[in-house]
Amino acid sequence: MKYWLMKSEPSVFGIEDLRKAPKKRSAWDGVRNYQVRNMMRDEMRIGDLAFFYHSSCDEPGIYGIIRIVKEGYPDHTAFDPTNDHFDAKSKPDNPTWYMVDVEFVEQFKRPVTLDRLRANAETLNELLILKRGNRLSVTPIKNGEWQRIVELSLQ
DNA sequence: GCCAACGTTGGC
DNA sequence: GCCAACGTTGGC
Repeated sequence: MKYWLMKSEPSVFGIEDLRKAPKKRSAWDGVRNYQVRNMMRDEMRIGDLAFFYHSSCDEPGIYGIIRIVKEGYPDHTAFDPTNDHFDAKSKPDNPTWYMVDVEFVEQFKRPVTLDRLRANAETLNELLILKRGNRLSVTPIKNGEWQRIVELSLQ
């Protein structure tokens, strides 16, 4: 099983939205970046866990845990001209973009904010989210980093 | 295939 | 709103 970190702007879709969704599940749609597409299409597996990271908000950070419940399949929002994420080059018979389905697992009582992540940089030195200029909305998380961040969420 | 221009992301 | 960083686009 692998661990991931998945970013979203809470003003668009936050962990509260997932918790309130039917069956606490949702498609993770709208990804339009090839590296992230490849991870979602080729590497994410059912049962993988991911941190839910809130970006572009008052307190950026990790707010909880979600689980992959459906592996990569074509992102149909790319086919819909009325959708914000419409992309004419993606065709149903040869889709460019893929998504996965995720399920709410838990919301941290105490979020692990970006400040706290940085304050623990010695133990989280590989964390891609801390690296300047990182723009990937999905990044892999190492086992040790996962355990450490879960500990931080309990402190 | 190069690379400048442009667009987007995301913290501040 | 600013700006650094980086992905994408498109002319050549």
